This record gives sequence, C-alpha cells and structure tokens, in this order.
Amino acid sequence: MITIKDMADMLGISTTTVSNVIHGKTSEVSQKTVEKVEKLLKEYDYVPNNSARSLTQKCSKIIGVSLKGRKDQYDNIIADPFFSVLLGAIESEIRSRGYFMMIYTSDDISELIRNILTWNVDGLILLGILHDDFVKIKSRYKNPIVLIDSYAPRDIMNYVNVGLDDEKGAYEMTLHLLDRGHRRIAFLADNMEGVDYIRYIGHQKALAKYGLKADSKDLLIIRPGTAEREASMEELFYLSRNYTVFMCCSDYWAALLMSYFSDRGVRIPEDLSFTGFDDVLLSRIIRPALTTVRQDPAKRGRLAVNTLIKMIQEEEIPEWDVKLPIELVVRDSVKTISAYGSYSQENDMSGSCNDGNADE
Amino acid sequence: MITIKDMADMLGISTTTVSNVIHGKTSEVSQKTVEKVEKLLKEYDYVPNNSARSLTQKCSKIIGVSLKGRKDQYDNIIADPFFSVLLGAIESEIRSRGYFMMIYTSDDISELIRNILTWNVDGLILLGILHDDFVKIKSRYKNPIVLIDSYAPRDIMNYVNVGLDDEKGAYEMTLHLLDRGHRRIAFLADNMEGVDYIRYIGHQKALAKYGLKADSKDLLIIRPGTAEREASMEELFYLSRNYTVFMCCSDYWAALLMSYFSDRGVRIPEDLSFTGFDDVLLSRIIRPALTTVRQDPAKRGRLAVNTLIKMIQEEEIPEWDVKLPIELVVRDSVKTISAYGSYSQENDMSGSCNDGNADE
DNA sequence: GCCATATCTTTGATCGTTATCATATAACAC
DNA sequence: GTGTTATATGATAACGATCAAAGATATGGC
Repeated sequence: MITIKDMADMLGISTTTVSNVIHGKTSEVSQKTVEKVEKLLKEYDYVPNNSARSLTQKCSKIIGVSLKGRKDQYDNIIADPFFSVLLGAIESEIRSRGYFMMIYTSDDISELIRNILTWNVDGLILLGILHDDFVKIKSRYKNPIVLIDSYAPRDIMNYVNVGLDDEKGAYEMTLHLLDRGHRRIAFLADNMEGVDYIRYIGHQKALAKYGLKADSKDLLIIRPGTAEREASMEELFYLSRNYTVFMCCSDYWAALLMSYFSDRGVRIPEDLSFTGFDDVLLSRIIRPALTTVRQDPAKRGRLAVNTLIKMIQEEEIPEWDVKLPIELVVRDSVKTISAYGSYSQENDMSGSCNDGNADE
Repeated sequence: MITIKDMADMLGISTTTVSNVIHGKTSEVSQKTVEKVEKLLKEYDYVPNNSARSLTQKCSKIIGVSLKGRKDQYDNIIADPFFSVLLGAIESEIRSRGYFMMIYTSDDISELIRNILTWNVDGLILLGILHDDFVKIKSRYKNPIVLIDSYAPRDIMNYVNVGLDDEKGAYEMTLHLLDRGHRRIAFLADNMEGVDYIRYIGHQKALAKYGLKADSKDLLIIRPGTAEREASMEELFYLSRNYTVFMCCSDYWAALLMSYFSDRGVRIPEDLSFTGFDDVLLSRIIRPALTTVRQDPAKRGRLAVNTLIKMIQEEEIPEWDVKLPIELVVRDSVKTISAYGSYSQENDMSGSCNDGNADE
C-alpha cells in the first residue's frame, strides 16, 4: 500500500502538499504540482488509510447500526423480513453518502457501547431499542442517534425518532375489523414497549369509538426466543378458539401462525381471520394474502440515514419525532362476519345497526 | 474518552506499563502496579481506540462481507430470505470471535476494493461473487478470502470456498422429478456463473441417467433488476405452458412465481409443479409447501467465519473447497404424473418401465 | 563491595494522516 | 531599496496505541 509519504518522497515534495491536493485544496498548490501529484495518485491508485484519518480527525466516517427485536428460527434478527429490507435500504444509503456501516445485533448493550466507542462511530441508528438500553447508550455516547421503531422519550436530547404513525395504523386496522363484524379480537404483540405499545393505544381508541373496551386478557404477548417459539404457538393455538381474528403486530408472525394453524386444520379466514403489520413481500405471497398495514421501509431507511448525517454535519433538524404515513392494505385474510351486520357506510352489505354492542 | 496516556499520567507511570496490563502481560509488571492500573481501567471504563490500534499493528479486526446477487423489489440484496439468514449467522459469529463486520452490497467492484483497502480489513467473505470480479479483487487485496456461493477457480491462492454439494442437490432434485413422471422440466437460474452452473451440471447428469439430454431452450435465465422483474415473470408465464415443472435455483423465485402464476389461474401443482433451493422459512409457510433442497445457512455462515479467522491467524486449512451436505425435502409442490408411471424402486406405484424415453 | 541475574519501568520511534504555523519565493507599489 | 501582499511549500507536532530496546531497581552469590 502506497502512502502519502511515499509519494511525497518520490516527487521530492512534502506530505502536506500531497495531502492538500488529495483534499482539493488546489488554491494553495501550484498548477504544476497538482498535476504531478494527481498523475501519481492515479498511477498507484492511492487509497487513504482511514484508521489514520479517524485518528487525527474527530470523525471516523462510520455509522453504527444496532438491531434488536424478533428473532427467526436461527435466533437471527437480520433474517426478519421487515428488518432486512430496512437494513438493506440503510446500507445502500450509508454507502452512497460516503460513509461506512458497522452492524451490531448483540443483546449485550455493554458490548454495543464498547464497540461504538472503540471505533468512535460518527452516528448511530438504533432499531427496536428498549428504553433502558437507550438511556444507557446515551450516558456514554454523545454523538447523534436516530431511532427506528423504538420508544422515544422526550427528555433526552440529540436524537431523532424516525417512526410511523403506528397509532393510526392500529386504529384503522381495528376499525376495519370492527367494520367487518369482528368483536372477539386478539391483539398480538412482541412486547409492550416501543411501537407495539403505541399500536395498542390506537387499538384501544378504535374499540372505544365502537363503545367497546379493550380487555387485557385479549392482549397476547408472543414470547421471543427460539426455544419458546413452539410452546408459544401452541398456546396461541389453544387460545385462538376464543377469537374471530388475530391482529398481529408483524406480517412475520401473522404468516408463521397462519401456516402453523392451517396445518392443524384451522381454515383461514373462515375459522379465524388474521392481520399483519409492515406489508413485507411475504404477505403478498402467502394464501390467503394478508390484510396488513403498509409502510415503506426503503424510504424510512433512507430518511433515517439522511437525518443522521445532517445531525453529524450539525445542520438544523426540523423535526424531532417524524411519523411516516401508513396505509391499510385489505387482502383476503379477514372474513366478513355477516351475523353482526355491517358497520361502515361504504360496505355494500345491509344489516342491523347495533353499533357499539360488545358480543361477550 | 480516556486514553492510555491519561491513565499513565494519573498514576505517574509510563504508557507502556498500562498497555502491558491491558494486554495481560502481567509477568512484566509488578502485582502492585497491575492492581492500580486495573482499578483505574474499571473506574473509567476504558475502551481502546481501534483506529490507533490498527495503525500500529497490521490488523484491523475488521472482516469485510460483500453480497452480490438476487435483488428484491427494493433492489435490496440483504432482504433476500436466504442471504439474510446467512448474513445473520456471519454477523453473530464475527462478533463472538471478537471481530467487527463491515458490509458492502455495491455492484461497483472498484468501490468495494477501495473500501476494503481503506480500512485494511483482515479478511473478506464474498457471497455470490462472479469470476472476473474475484480476480480483480485478488489482484489488489492480499489478505485471506472465503467464498460462498461462488465459482471457485483453482489457480488462485489464499482463499477457501465454503460451498454446498450443489451438483448433488440438483441431481437428486431432478431424479425426484423424473421419478414422479416429469419429462418437460424447465431449469430456472439466476445466471450461468457460479453455483447455478454447477447445479445445471447435476441436472444434466440426472437427465442423462434417464437417457435424456438437457436442451438449452429449457434453461431459463431470470433477468435480475427491479425494472425487468415484471417482464421476466410474464415471459416465464408465457413459457410455462411448455413444461410440467419449474425447477428453480432459489426458494425465493419459486415462491414469487408461484404466487404470480396462481393469481393468473394456474393451479399448483396440478397444472404446474415447482421446486426450490435453500429451504428458507418461506418455503414452509407458502401453500402448497415447497419441495426444495435443504441447506443449513447458519452452519455455513459460522464455518465461513471460522475458516477465515483460521486463515487470518495463519493456521493450517485442511480443505480448499468445502462442500457441505444438502438434503432433498419433499413437500407438496410437485405433482406425480401417473401417465408416465414410476421409475424409482422405492416408489409404491407400479407402472410401465419405459426407462429413458424422452416424451417430446 | 562487585558483578550477575532477574524483575520492573521508561524512552523513543513508529504507523499514516492532518493541522498549525512558519518560511520561502515572487510580484508589485512606493 | 524597502515594505506589503499573495502564493506556494515545508517543518513539526499531534492523534492513540504498540513495540523494541535501553535503563533502573532489586535480589542474590561470592
């Protein structure tokens, strides 16, 4: 590997001059020298040493990305169909902006903190971080942070939340289900922190609009971890007879449960309806195609990166808590229960209008 | 951020002594000094600066991972269900071995080379790299390389291929199809370099065993890129009437085509059978469940990382070209065509034994 | 007291790059 | 010729960690 010093020696000039040419500070260097240096740069295909650069400057040009959340059958979060799309968008945007990406998926927050400090990363994108972990990171790491799918406390500074209108998403989905006659709705969440909590609020509000009250026993938490997965699905299978629809907080779980249940003789949506969240490719491929809430993960990833880089470059950030729009996507996984009649104006079915009566 | 020098000054000792304690060279340091230093290390939660480390030592503790291949609807390769599982396994193994991962998904090989040189990464894992690009990388980058799903030329040194028994996989799958009476088999590949080529050889050999000859018109290449996707699927839909089965080189494409086709009235497997490759979660979730070739991506990722680290640490590598075992997984996406009878001994159907007659 | 050995500690150079400051040269005005 | 400015270039010291080699101190033998 050729260095600046090598080239300076070859041309009989100082390293400063070579460095200036590399950085385009050509106003300080004579035209003749610029040409000599540029010729050599091309000839040897000079590549700067970024370790040396980040040592003298305060910035490393590295953006750290941490993922935490749902795991697949290999205990692997990157394989999650939603996270992987988001991650891909983040990676390509980071690269095209001239930065480098380092990924951490560890559950060990101390390890994450050590990693970001040891490389002095310029900024951090945290996916699905929990509140306590976020506070821990903030206490040690002072550079800008962008959150995605996380609970965003107002009392901490120098970060931005790039979120969705989660509340509205769950609200509209719940309304859709009520509209189609569903009253026994199970709400399936990964945990009760972060976005799932916000979605649950939307769910409650929609129920309230129909004069119904959310019952905590209808809030089903999917236990994470590979070992518990089978047990969790079996338990949900047992509980499913109490409901007409499973409203899931991710397409991933909806699809997984749909295949598990249909293997056990449950007809979908005749016996049990399903809805998801995210609108990943999967939800279009499975049959019945999944009714879900669409977001644009590619756009979201790009926005997260560009916001972070703005913060790194100390530009003004207009919004502290961005809420990207969502869209209800109706497909075939929700049955219309005519016994309850129709509750929506645009629905073509005519029926009774016993609005607001719980069925239990 | 506290540095070694800060701590040395605080204790009135030299940086060398502090450095020795950090590296566990306690034989050279008095017990008393060790205790003093360790107390300070804990108190300030010292984290070394890796840029400075990689500057003095030849190693950066970074492993580069490059992905190239199938893209999803967002032109995103990380979202590919197979690559993402592999990537997740690679990430967690790299991390648990004390290394750091940097990802590159760019199609621009010059950019990739600049990136790995600028960080002086200790080793490289290349997924789905094409031959010419590999040669280019090799000409500039001299550290160890591990290939996954790539064509592995014998005349280049200092790399290991962590592959599958791709030929056997395609061979067994083709035999299975022939066994079930299929004669009009389309072979769908992403490209004709790398693993798909090797799989095609297995396919040809299986056909030959039945006295059949592979026809190049039955080799269908799926055009990559988002823009061409729809056109490519439509073209395949048009061609599908010539075949009884689509033998795909990935579950991803099989699942995608199955949903596209069934939306257009094709009954699967009655009208057209499908097979995949990889056995990703998707293939268990879709209906009909996909007959495919199983590999263990988590194991493969771990093996790739551990092999690379062995090479970095200059240990002996036993094998140059590892071929991990595969397994045929028969599910519901392949119809048995009784008109042709059975060709296998273990098949319970009795029928004619016109072994080796092509049907066209 | 002298030397040898073992144990502990420091000095100073190094990695590749960048920033600050100083210096050299040239051009021009008076 | 002197002073002023502009332009071009160089010397040097960081950045934080590591390492080889040299120096310092303690211990023991005779």
